[in-house]
Amino acid sequence: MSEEELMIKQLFDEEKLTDKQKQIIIAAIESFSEKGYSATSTSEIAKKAGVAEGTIFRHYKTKKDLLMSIVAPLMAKLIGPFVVNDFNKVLDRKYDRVEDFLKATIENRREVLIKLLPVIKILLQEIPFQPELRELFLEQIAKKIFDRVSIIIKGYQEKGELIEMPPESVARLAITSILGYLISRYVLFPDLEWDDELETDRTIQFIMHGLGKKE
Amino acid sequence: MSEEELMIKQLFDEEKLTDKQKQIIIAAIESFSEKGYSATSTSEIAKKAGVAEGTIFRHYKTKKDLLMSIVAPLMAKLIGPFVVNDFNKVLDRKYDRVEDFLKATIENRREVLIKLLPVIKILLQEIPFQPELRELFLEQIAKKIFDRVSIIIKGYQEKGELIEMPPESVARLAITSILGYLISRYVLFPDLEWDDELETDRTIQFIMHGLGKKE
Amino acid sequence: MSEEELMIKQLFDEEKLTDKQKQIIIAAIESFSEKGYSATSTSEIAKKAGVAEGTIFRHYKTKKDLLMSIVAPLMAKLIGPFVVNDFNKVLDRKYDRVEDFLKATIENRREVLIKLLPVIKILLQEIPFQPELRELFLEQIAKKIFDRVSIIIKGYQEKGELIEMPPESVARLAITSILGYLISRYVLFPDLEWDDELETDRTIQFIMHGLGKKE
Amino acid sequence: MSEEELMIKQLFDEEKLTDKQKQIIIAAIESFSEKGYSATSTSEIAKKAGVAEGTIFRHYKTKKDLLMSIVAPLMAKLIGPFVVNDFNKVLDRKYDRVEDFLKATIENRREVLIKLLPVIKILLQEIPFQPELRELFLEQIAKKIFDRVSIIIKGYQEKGELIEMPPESVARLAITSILGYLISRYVLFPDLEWDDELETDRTIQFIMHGLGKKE
DNA sequence: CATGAATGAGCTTTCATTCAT
DNA sequence: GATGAATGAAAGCTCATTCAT
Repeated sequence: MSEEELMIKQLFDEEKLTDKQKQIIIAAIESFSEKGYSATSTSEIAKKAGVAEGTIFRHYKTKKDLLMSIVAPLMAKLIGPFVVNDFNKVLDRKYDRVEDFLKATIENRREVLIKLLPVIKILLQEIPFQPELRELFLEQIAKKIFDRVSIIIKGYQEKGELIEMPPESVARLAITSILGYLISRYVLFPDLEWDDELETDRTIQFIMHGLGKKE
Repeated sequence: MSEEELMIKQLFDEEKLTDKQKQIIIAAIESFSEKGYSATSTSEIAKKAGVAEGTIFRHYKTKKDLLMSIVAPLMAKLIGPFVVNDFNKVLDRKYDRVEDFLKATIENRREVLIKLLPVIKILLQEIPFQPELRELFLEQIAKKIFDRVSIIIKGYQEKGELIEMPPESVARLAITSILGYLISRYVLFPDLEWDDELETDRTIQFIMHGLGKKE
Repeated sequence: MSEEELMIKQLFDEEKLTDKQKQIIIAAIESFSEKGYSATSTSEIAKKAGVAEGTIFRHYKTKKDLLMSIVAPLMAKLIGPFVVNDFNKVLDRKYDRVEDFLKATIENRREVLIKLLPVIKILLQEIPFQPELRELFLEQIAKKIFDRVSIIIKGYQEKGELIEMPPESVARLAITSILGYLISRYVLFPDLEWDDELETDRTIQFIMHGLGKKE
Repeated sequence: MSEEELMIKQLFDEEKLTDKQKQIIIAAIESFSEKGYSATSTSEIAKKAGVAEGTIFRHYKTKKDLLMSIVAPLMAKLIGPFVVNDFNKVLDRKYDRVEDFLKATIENRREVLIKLLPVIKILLQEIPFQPELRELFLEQIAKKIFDRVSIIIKGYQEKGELIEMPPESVARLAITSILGYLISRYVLFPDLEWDDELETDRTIQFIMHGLGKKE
């Protein structure tokens, strides 16, 4: 329970949720991420949450509403680090080298990501099917992160630290590499043994220097 | 119709499908990839396919059966290129440089991938929720491809063309980069304008040399 | 608001209603008469009345209770004119001619009827389905009115003003004609243009002389 | 069963209904007319009809659909007599006197009306709440009947058989008198003892000559 | 008094599946 | 082989009502 309580706190810290609401959210996250949104029934959520089915609909008008209220705060969390002054340090040249910036970013976010993993899974799963979610994600999240990252990329490019390539391509390549690592690590093969620090380093190294042999 | 006919041919070439079966498959692929497996009803498929509801169940015992019969041949197709002698050319040192190999592979497969994209989408969506699918994928596909790719990687490593790093890490990084590109290109932002050849080159360049500035 | 306030006053003058109660009553009348008793939810009434759902049930034990408490006073109002000494004037031969009596009655009651129309609509709608209501209506209202009217009819018959026919038949014919007029006027075709005085006269003329051409 | 079978035949003679459909219709008519449309549940109808609940929705997309498919043919039946050549006899002066026409009409239709009474009850009950029904009724039925009746009225007025009064008023008065009789007889007080022929005559007499004493 | 969260039975509707034709 | 009517379980959701605050 403390695990989930933490997740709830991470996601809904500012909002005031009743106990029942928390239980519903936790149960919904668990079921959605295990079986998918469509394949999860509200009665199942109710049972798992230990509340009456009607209670769910008192708090969330529809099942989709419940999905949204789970996934929307996640998006806020996801842009969070890119908009708050955490990132200003980067812009303030705190991190001279891209490597250090990348490592700090990944390390800094790893814990949050792990905790929010089930919700992230839900988000990724449902984006293709929920147009509202998709739009929200593209316009509110992807665009904002992208803009921020582009600025940073341009900064490093000007410093001669990064290859000359349109920032959007650079961003795409870097972001998908990181996500590819995280998805492999935590979604696809969580059961394998991973040396997290080593793999993080390898991913960063890859992003910076590619796979070509340095002679 | 010719589009879908092609897809069907791609996937089920060896098997003999009646017209009705083809229509069912096409309708199912369309609906599954648009709304997801769970959110698609068999009656909807029947209507779209122009057959009676019962007809679906004559050919496919259950709805899941239908899913499997769509997605299983895809897997065969996906390993195909890695197991048939196409690849032996690589091993036969036909492609001296990794770049050429990567480019040839992507180009060679791009058309097939595009055509099979809806089915791939279905596969990716359902893998987390269908244990049978997951197992099938991991053991039959991922493992086989991985083994093959590892051999190739080792070959290039021995030639001094690739960095010294465990082949599994190399494979992960390369594959996620390519998939990241394809997913960005065809799933997430299909509506953006893409210079496909250029972006392919950039992806390959990235895989080979990373993002670090060459001095 | 003053419209509804008036209706409330008309119906519940003697009783003491809190503000909340009034709002509930008004909201209930509006919804019941618009969508029917069964098709109206208590939560809807609560929302329209601007009170909490629980508040309704503090004042009215059940939903049916609410219906009854709306419709019962209406019945009292409906017999009212026939039992109080208003009517004695008729018996006291104040109105020599039936026509005058009918006209006075209709005119006298028209305003009240219009104001209470929504409640009357509810009563008429629910009588077939609520046995208690039906019984209440038949025994308390219909019978009493009928008795009173019969006396009056007999009076006029003795005076030779009315045809010789069992009073119950006379009553039925007269009452349905008047109700038919009022229902046509206010329920079925309220949007048509009506010359109220003229149609009232025609209705009375019809009751008295029928449709046959006088030669 | 034969009673209901007859009703079904009366209403749906031209259409082809399966046995299950008939059972559903019969059960729905029974329940709707007893408890009202809103207060009747589809599960109740299913149980009474001896079919699965799903079966209802295979034939009728929604509950309202079921209502409509019951009530729409009734309307056709109701205009029927006024548009078919039954009525031409009247226009052909077959009935010299209005009385005879009225009597023939009532007698002629009484049986049908009695048989269709439950459906008529449903129609009357739901017209105020179902805008589609209301519109259908007003435009398709009321208007058509009214037009027909107006012609007939004018005919008799020209013959000097009827009072000079706008045909719409004449129609209203006559129709509400007849309906008032039928509703009193069959809906409000079906349990009283009625001498049907006598009351029919009285109603007609009333329509023709009113309640005023002939001297 | 008033509230509104909570309930669980019941609502309309959809579902995957069966089977007689 | 193909149909589509029939099923009944289960879906999402609403309901009247209760009760701790």
